[in-house]
Amino acid sequence: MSDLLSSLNPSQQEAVLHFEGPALVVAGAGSGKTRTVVHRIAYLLRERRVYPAEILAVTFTNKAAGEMKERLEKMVGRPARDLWVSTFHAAAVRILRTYGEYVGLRPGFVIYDEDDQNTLLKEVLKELELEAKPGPFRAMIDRIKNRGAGLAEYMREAPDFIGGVPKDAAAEVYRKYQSGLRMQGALDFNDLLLLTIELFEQHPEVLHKVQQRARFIHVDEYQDTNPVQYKLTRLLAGERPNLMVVGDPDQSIYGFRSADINNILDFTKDYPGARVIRLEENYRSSSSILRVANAVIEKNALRLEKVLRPTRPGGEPVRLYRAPNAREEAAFVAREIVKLGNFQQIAVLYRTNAQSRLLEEHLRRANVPVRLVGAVGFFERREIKDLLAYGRVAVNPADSINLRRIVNTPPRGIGATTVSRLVEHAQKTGTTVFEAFRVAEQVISRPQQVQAFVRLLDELIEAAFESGPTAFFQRVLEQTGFREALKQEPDGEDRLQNVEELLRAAQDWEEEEGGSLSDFLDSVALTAKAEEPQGDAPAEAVTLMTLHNAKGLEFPTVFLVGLEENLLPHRNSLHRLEDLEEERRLFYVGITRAQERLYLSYAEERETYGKREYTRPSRFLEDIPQDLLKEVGAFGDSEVRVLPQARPEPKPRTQLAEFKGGEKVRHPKFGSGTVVAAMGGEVTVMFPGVGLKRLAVKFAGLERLE
DNA sequence: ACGGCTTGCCTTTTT
DNA sequence: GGCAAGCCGT
Repeated sequence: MSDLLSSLNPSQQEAVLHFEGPALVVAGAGSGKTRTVVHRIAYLLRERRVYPAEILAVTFTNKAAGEMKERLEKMVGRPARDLWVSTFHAAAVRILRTYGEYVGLRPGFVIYDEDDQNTLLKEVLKELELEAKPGPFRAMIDRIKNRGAGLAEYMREAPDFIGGVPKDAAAEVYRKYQSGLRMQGALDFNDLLLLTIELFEQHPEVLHKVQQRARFIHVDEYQDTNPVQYKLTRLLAGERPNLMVVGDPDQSIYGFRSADINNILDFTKDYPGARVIRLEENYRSSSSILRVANAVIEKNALRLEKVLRPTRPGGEPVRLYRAPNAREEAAFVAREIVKLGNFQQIAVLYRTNAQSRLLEEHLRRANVPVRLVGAVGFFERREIKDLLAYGRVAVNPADSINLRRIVNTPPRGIGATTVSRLVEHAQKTGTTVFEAFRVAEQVISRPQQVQAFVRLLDELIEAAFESGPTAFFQRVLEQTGFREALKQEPDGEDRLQNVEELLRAAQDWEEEEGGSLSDFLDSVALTAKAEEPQGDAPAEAVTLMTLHNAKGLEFPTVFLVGLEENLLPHRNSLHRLEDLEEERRLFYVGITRAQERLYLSYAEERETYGKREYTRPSRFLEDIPQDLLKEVGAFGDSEVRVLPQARPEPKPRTQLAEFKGGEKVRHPKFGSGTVVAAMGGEVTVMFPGVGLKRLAVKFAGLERLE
């Protein structure tokens, strides 16, 4: 037993030794959270004689689940394989694949992704003769389902118009969307959880069975659970909850997905008698980095006090670089990275995916290998989606969304007119589109192509039963001329590469997990973009990703770029305090990813949609005491003066003395102007020929003129 | 039926 | 500035 505890601090030990009853582990960034949970599970197995098949651990991503399982296997060996470690959604799929029929699910149900949702919504909108885009309706549907509130409740508070359509009509869109899903034997992502709850509520005996499999429950990243996940947890935990939740309210960054930070803040009310354990010692970051992190997060008003204590020495100062524009910012990042080397130890983090382009460009130009996480999903590429659609239809021929996707891919002479005639027939006779295809000779005059297509599908349906995913996709490729057709297209070679990559991914999956085509499709649907196969990515590469994707990770060196108003905090989050504070948490998450070296940067000019915009530095930078930052020039710590591009060091800062209206000032970029107003750390200055500018005194580098 | 072109929209973040 | 959807011409 000592080896389970000896390497842990007293709070971590307390968590590991906790046995029955509810417990909340408030675990600050880098405080050894995963380690603690892993040790706790090992402790349950070894010392408390709990069976592995009685333990459930819910993680935020499949990747996190995989890593936890791996660590457990190292620690306790074989029994780890019987542990249930998964995300909420993967757990729900497993439950529904077993018991789904109790709530009217067909065994071959498919999971619709965002794309499929949009396609279905477009059909619904057309049917209702509404001229609108699917986007807002998908947002509405997700909102309704993430809260688990139901349509009626949502409608009570909904705005009068949704997506430019009166809300009564929007409600009809919702209903039609739902019945569309049901008719096709499809579920969207959120349905997975909702239907599991329905199953548990209507069939207590099923809940009871699952509870046997989950006598000890762990929920990681509890601060990011939404009301539906909260309810599911409650149901599973039951009357005598052996529930340990782990999280950090300061890292709650999924409010947009209806994650409710109150779930973690109210845990002790929801589960009376819960033990509260705080992990506040940080083992990850140098104390200079940690001081910056603490300074930032303590500015949040809606927050429980908590300070992360450093265990590591000071280290290098946190650097700040002000770039004249986004290009220069990217060039700076690339230059510094070349100087640093050790690419796999470096991450560049940003708020929006769009920011990755410039960075990637400059890094590649500097011959730095790049691993771009999560931007364009592998499984979202058109050719991959097409192939997967064959699988979905073979598993569930009622899926007409995917059927229509493949009907003429590759082109086989079945055009739009033909399809719409057959779809109409299906609607009239109340059958599936595939059934209409079967009786094509009754509907259209030249049914040969359609009939050939039906024969192909029948073969594939059979193949889906008999073979695993790899063999299935190979068969599709052989029988459809998919490869040949792809080669004709622009970037055909690249796309073909992707196809080969899919085959490889399927093969890997069969070796590791194993299972049917349907299982493989589930696993694809549940895999986040950020966890996808990286095929060509070299081992030694710099990681580029959004702040959201960086949660839970750590890197010796981190670049946090684009620290500008309207980007971080994002322009859509400026108006409500909750949103603004979530942005600040996002910044905090970014800072706390860094172990040894942290660079912050912003650009004074940036193109958005190809339009040039002047920016202001992020207000979050003002949260950091100046003595914790070291401002660096375009070439890093050592000033380079000879190169013509080298910008002169900014003028010695004007002390933070207040400016007054009427004073003349000079700005390095805008020239001289007159102060119009000054408030807080901001001044508004009129620059002749440029216009009114609002500037942060701290960063504007204003010089007072006499 | 299909390919090439224009247009319009986009960017918050994702299991 | 890019990308997908929709238009138009063949």
